[in-house]
Parts: sequence; structure tokens; C-alpha cells
Amino acid sequence: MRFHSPSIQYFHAVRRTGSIRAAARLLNVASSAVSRQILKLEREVGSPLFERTARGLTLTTVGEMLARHVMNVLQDLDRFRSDVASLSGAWHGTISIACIESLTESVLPDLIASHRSRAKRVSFTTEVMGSSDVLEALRRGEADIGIAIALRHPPDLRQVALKRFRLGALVAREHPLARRKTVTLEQCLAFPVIQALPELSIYHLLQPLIAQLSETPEPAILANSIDLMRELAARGVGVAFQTQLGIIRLSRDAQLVFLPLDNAGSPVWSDLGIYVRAERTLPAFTDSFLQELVRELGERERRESAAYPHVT
Amino acid sequence: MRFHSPSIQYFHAVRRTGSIRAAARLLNVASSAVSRQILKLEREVGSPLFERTARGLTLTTVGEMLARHVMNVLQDLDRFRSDVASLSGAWHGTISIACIESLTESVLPDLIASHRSRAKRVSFTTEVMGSSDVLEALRRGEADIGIAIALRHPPDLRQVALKRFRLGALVAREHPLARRKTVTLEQCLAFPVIQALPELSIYHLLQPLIAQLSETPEPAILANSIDLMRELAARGVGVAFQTQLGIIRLSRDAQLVFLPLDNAGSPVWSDLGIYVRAERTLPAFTDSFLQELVRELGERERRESAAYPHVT
DNA sequence: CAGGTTGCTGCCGTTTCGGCAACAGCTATA
DNA sequence: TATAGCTGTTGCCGAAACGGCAGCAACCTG
Repeated sequence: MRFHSPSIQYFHAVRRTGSIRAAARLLNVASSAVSRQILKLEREVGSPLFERTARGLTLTTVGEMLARHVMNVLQDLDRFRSDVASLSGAWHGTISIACIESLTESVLPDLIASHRSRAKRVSFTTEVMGSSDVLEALRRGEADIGIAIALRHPPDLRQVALKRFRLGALVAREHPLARRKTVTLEQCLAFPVIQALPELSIYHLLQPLIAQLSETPEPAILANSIDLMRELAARGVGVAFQTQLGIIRLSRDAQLVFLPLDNAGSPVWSDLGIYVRAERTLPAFTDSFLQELVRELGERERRESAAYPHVT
Repeated sequence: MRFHSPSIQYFHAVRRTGSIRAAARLLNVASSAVSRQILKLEREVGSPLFERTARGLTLTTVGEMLARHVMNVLQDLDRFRSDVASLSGAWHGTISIACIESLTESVLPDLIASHRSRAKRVSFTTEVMGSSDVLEALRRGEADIGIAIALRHPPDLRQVALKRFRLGALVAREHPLARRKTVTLEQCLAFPVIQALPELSIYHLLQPLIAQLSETPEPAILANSIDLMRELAARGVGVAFQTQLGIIRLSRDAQLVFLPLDNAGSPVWSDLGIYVRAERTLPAFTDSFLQELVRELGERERRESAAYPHVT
């Protein structure tokens, strides 16, 4: 089922690898064949698609336009294939997810396990990365579904859903703060804190609030892993800051306590966005999982706001 | 710039013409070449794409799936081409519009004239048809933008905007009803009426209301042309029913009077929808015109509700 | 039954594609 | 500074694909 010119597949491979010879290895053809197809494409478009540097190729402006078109074609071909396959009863394929770390503790494993128990022929590829990398992975076509902190997203991505969760402090059960219902940032800073490095979105949520305070936090630990921060908090090393999403199991075991953060009387929100490429129709089995994901996050948002009511 | 397999272009031509030999004539190639490409496609997809009848070919289910994919590819190729062209300053192309008759008197000619005075290299193809044909033309890729009465639209179309206009009675200046501010259907039926045939959407708006009444309207004239109905009303033949959109110029000349229709105290709405294919990214120059169209219709909706205020 | 369709299929020349090997240009390492 | 390794490009040539021509059987329309 390869009814498209080899040129666009070759172009796609060259764009991804950034090199003609690497693309040739990927495609199991001679590099000369790849080179010729690229030259032919450039001749037909009437403009160079790549800038040749000493070590590799970079897209020109026209090249990026063609890359967008080629991605649309190949992704839609993928959907067509799965549509035809589902016609003969076989619902199978791979869903590629790019997401931030907060989802790995409970949301994603629960959902994937539940989905696979019903649709065994659907497999998953998940990759954890920073929020801006999630968006970039989507744009490059390396992921089908992206979950990230809701930044301003580029127009070629579509925000399928936006769910808000409360940012809170994470402390061990024995911690002096553990008996409170909510905490303020000032109360937390009286204790050693586990701070996020700038590559985590939590940093960008908390930094402006910390900057407003007179006192600077007691230096304790800087980390870039949600997982590590959580485990440190559980061991009583200090106060960590996260959404409740990442600690649902652990708080059930009562090792950790989640304390919603209040700042000047109002909650501190962490907005989670679910994204897909805008110029794309998802295969049926992918769209089905996407709906479940939206539903599940909506459910958790609802449960949280029931557990920690607030005035808006 | 033909970097796609001939097979998909041939398939597209066969789908449109419904015949291999007709497609071959359209493409200026031998019919054997077309036949072979179709057979090759069917071999690669692994399933027949057409049902061979004595006179021509009809799409199978898999064929319709492929047709959808091919249309996505070709329309996106079109957008890519216009993107590249606009890079070198040349903003040109053709915008194909399918719309119902109500728009031809004022909205569309005004907009097209205004748009062409600013973008002279953009040309237009407009075709007037019934509402359901508008949607069908969009689905088949024969139009870029569709304007129709807002029915339930199929999921492969996207409703860009929804504007509501008041259905009203159209009478000549000398008509006994002409001095009123608004009219009810019962008041109109006391006079000869110019009724719409079922192929016009007005028929489906008014028929349920007429059915509720005890009396049946005095038989006068049945017509299927908005234009003809308007001219008949202007000559005092009877009462016609339309939205105000089609008579803006004539009412300015005070030959015709538009009387908003009231039914049981509430207005009778005619909903106008603007549609595009959902799985498609429009070229920049088309999207620009689309925005103007939405703005203009919104403006007319606003002006009308200001002229004939109502409670909701 | 004749004259027009329809889609399909050998045959054959032309075009395109891809593999091999060689070339020039660049970078990093010794 | 020389060498090894990488890059993309280009003749050359065999193989595959494409397209045109003519003819086939099947069908509809007079």
C-alpha cells in the first residue's frame, strides 16, 4: 500500500534525519537515489528545499512548507490505512504519546492498562519530556497526542481540552505542616523546600510568587524530576510542590500529604492541556483513546474540586 | 510541481467522471493507462475501489475511504502551492463558492466586488443551488466555501459560523399589509400568497407553521426562485416570504416592504450556516475571504436585530 | 442486428528509478 | 599538516514502471 511517490517519503526521511545518507540507511536504498529525488523535488517546486551545510541539511522556508504538506499527507495516509483495516474487524495500531512527568504516576498507566484490557491490538509509545518539547514533538509528527502545561500553543496545534489542577505542597505525614488543610507559600518557606529547576513548569508557576515575597527560601534541594521530588518529600527532607495528579497512589497509602496552596487567598492553578496537530484527522482507534483521556482528566479535575472546594 | 503518483490523480479523475475513458479524455492520456493505474491501486490496497457496472464505475466503501484521503491530499497540495506562490508576493488563485439563492442579490456581489478591488488576482467561481446540494458540493470537493440553510451538517463539514435572520413577509408598497410593523402568518394568509416549492428551504420553515393553522392558504402562485418571488411581490401579485437578505437594494428603493413574521409572539428564524470541509486547511487567500464573509454576515445580522428588536 | 458504449489486456518504445563507483568539499583527529 | 571519515553529487547501466496503440469481450441502445 505505497501509492505515493517515493520522493515525498524520501523527503520526509531526510527532514527527520537531517542527512541524505542517514535517510538512505533508514530507507534501505542507495544515498544517490535519495539525493536524486530531493534534487528532482527542488526542480519541480522551483526552489531549494534544504540548505546544504558541511554536515547535513536544514530546511529552508519553502522546505518547511513542503514538510507540513508531506506530514499532512503521510499522517492522513496512516489514518486511511487504519480505516481500511478496521473495516475488516482488525482494530490495531500504535498510539504515540508525548507528555510531562506528572502523568506517569497514575493517570497514564491506569488509562493505558484499562484501554489495553479492552483493545489488545492497540499498542502505545509514550515519551516523557518538558512541556515545550511536547508541543515540538507534536509539530514534528513524532507524537499523536501531547499532554503539557497549557502554554500559548502554536496555531498548528489544537488544544483538545484544558483541565486545571491545584498546585499544592507535598509533605511527609510527620511534617509539622501535615495537619493543615491548606498552606500558603510563606508557611512552606519556613521549612526546607525542594525546588524545581527551570526546566520544570512548576518553576515558572512558583517563581513569580516567590519573587513577590520578602524572604528568600532556605536553600535545600534543586531537582528536575517530579519523581525524585516526591520521594524526597516522602522521606521528610522538605516541602515539594506539585499537582495532586502525581501522588494519588502514595497519598492513598498515607505516606504523603497533599496541601493545596493558597496565594493571597486564591488557589494556584496548574493548567494541563491536551494537544493534537490541528491539520490532521486521527485514526479511529487513536481518537477513541483521546476521548477517554479527556474524560479521565475531566473526572480527576471534578474529583479534586469536590475534595478541595474553592470560590471562584 | 507534480510530485504525487499519477495513480491518485487518475483515481480522482475517475471518481469525478465515473468512467475510466472519460477520465482518460480529461487527463489527455490513453484509457489503458488509467485502467492500469486503477487496477494497480486496487492491488495495493488489497480491495476493489470501484464497482464495475455496464456504464461506468461506482465507488465501493473502501473506494470512498480512499477518495476522502485523495481529496485531502490534493486539496492540501493546492494550499501548499498557493503558500509557495504567496511567498514570492503573488497572491492569486480561485475561490469556489456554493451558496443558496438568498445571497445573490446583495451579500455576495457586494463582498466579491469589494474583495476584488483589493486583491485583483483572486478570481471567483460561484454556483447557486439548494442547501443540501451546497453541502454535497463541499463534500465532493467541488467548492471551497458553502453557504446554506443550517441543517444538520455531516461530520466531515465544519460550520464556520451560524447567523440567524428573521423570516418575513414581502409585499409591495401599496399592499394593505404594508403599513404594519410586523405581521403574523394568519394575517398574510388572508391575501394571495406566493408559496415556495419544497426544493426551497423556506418551504420547510413555513410548512409546519401553516399546518398548525385551521385555514389553508388561498392558492396563488408556487415558485422555486427567490428572485421570481421577489419580483412578483413587487408587482403586487401577492405576499412572498423571505429573509431580508435578498431584498436590501429593493427595499431601499421603497418598492418592496419587508415585514418581520411573528408566530405565537416569537420571531421565525432562518439560520444561515457557513461551511467548509473539516479535513482541510484553506489557502491563505481563501481563508482571508472567508473571514470577510463571516464578518459581513455578522454585521448584517447585527443591523437587522437593531432594526427589528425582539425579546429572546 | 449494427453501432455505439464500457473496461481490460498483449505488445513495445520511452521514461524513470535505483545501485555502484568515483568525485569534490568539508571536519575532526592524529 | 596529513589522513581518515564524513558529507552531497554525478556518470554509467540494468531493471522496473509508464504510456500509447490496437484489439478483445461484454453491455446498452437504437
